[in-house]
Amino acid sequence: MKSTIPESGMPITQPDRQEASLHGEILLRLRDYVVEGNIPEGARVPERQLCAMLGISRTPLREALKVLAAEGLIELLPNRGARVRELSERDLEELFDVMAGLESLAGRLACEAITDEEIAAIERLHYEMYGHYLNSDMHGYFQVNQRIHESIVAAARNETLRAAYDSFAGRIRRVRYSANFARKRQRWGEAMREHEAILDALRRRAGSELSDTLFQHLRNKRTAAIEHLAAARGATTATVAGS
Amino acid sequence: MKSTIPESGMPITQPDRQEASLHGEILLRLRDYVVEGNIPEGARVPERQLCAMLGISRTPLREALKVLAAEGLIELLPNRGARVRELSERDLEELFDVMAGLESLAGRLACEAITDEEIAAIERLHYEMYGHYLNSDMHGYFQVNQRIHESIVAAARNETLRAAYDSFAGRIRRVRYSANFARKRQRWGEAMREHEAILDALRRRAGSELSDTLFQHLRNKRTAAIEHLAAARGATTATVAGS
DNA sequence: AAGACAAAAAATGAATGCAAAATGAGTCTC
DNA sequence: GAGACTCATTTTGCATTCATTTTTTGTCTT
Repeated sequence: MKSTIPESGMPITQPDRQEASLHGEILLRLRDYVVEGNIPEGARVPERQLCAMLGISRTPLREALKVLAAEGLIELLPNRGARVRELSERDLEELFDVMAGLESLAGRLACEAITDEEIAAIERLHYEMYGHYLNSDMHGYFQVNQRIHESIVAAARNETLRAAYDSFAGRIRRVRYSANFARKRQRWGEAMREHEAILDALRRRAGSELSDTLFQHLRNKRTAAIEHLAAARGATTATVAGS
Repeated sequence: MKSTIPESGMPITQPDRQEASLHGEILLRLRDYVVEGNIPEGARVPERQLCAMLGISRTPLREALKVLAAEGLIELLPNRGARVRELSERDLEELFDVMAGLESLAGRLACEAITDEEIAAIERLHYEMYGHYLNSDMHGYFQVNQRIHESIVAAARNETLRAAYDSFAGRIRRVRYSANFARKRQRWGEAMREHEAILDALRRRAGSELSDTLFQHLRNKRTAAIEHLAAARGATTATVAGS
């Protein structure tokens, strides 16, 4: 049994992370594999090839593919196999808006339950992020920024919300990998100010206000991201067309 | 190699949702079957029995079960089969809050794109609902109420949001079937007033305000629903315990 | 008689097999 | 020479089969 698993493309990460069953393990690995952008957009992914790569039979793989399709990461064309779902500009706009709505909700709920310690932790993250901003450390800034938003979602004390948030985040993350969201200096400064407003509303536990501020903040992010991505795609398209 | 990209613009994914394939058909039927509450909470659902009922083999059924599990309708215990997911009081609170967040978002987005005709249609629904309210027609009221909220979600012009909304609505609907949400007269009147406020904000395209009003409206709904359900469950538990 | 152990029965998880549809190549026609 | 048609190959969808795990049942011991 164990010896039937050959050296596949991806190493067996952990015996049981949470899903002891094979299809669960496959699901986690495949999801990561797709989210990390290892398969080009719209590319056809033959089942056999994935089976060989993962060292399993088609049954659990197909089960995992069905789930990923339900999650919106891939799409299954009848009798034509699985493709990585292409995200149009409109899809991205929609996804960003939903994410904004979820975070806006998270902020509102967080105000009802967040502790002073949690707020203090977020404040520390905020100052850490400010340091990265001053140093023009985009990567560090981005990471801490992510942690702040995750902290807010965590403070909402709503596992259902967190799961949905993670799911949508995964759908966007795949794009983030391809197009690195280099941010304009000006927008960066605005973002910092917005973060201060967020922190302020959070301190006062002003749920409605925080909800609003968070939504606007993410809306601005959306605009910047979409613009950047459109430019990147335009360039890519031009290159392809020119070749 | 040259034309490996057939229709990269937009594959044929809309026309046939998933009814063509067997597993898609099974998925739709099973989802309805579970959502409508045909299987008691926490009940074990033998695969064989379902296969016999649906007249198929286990393979497509298991694929559908995996998807339903991912949607949160059922849970799959390793080596112990599928069970209809039991929703704790906390789960319901979380679900209601997420629904409130999504509708709140829908209202905000709707203000950006809704047409006068759509608003007029919602106003008509509102007055129709008011009639049901005056006639104490709970069922009619409930249905029209649902249509109003769906109209707002539709007006948001965000398919991703709509899909998420439908998914979460399905998870709650199963409970709605078991426990009929008889509403207290007083709360009913409050709900009508809230609806008027919603309509008012919508007319003025006041996004932030509508977002806030919708959230509060659904929060109040949540409280009423949870209380009612807790009472119903308490009664059921008592009956079971007494028998 | 009650509890524990063991074997049989059933159910689940995964692999394999088979039919139908799609893809691709080769040939034929115009 | 280009396009269309036909047939072989590949791939997908589903059913069936095989191997574990769980559950049940029956017996034995205390």
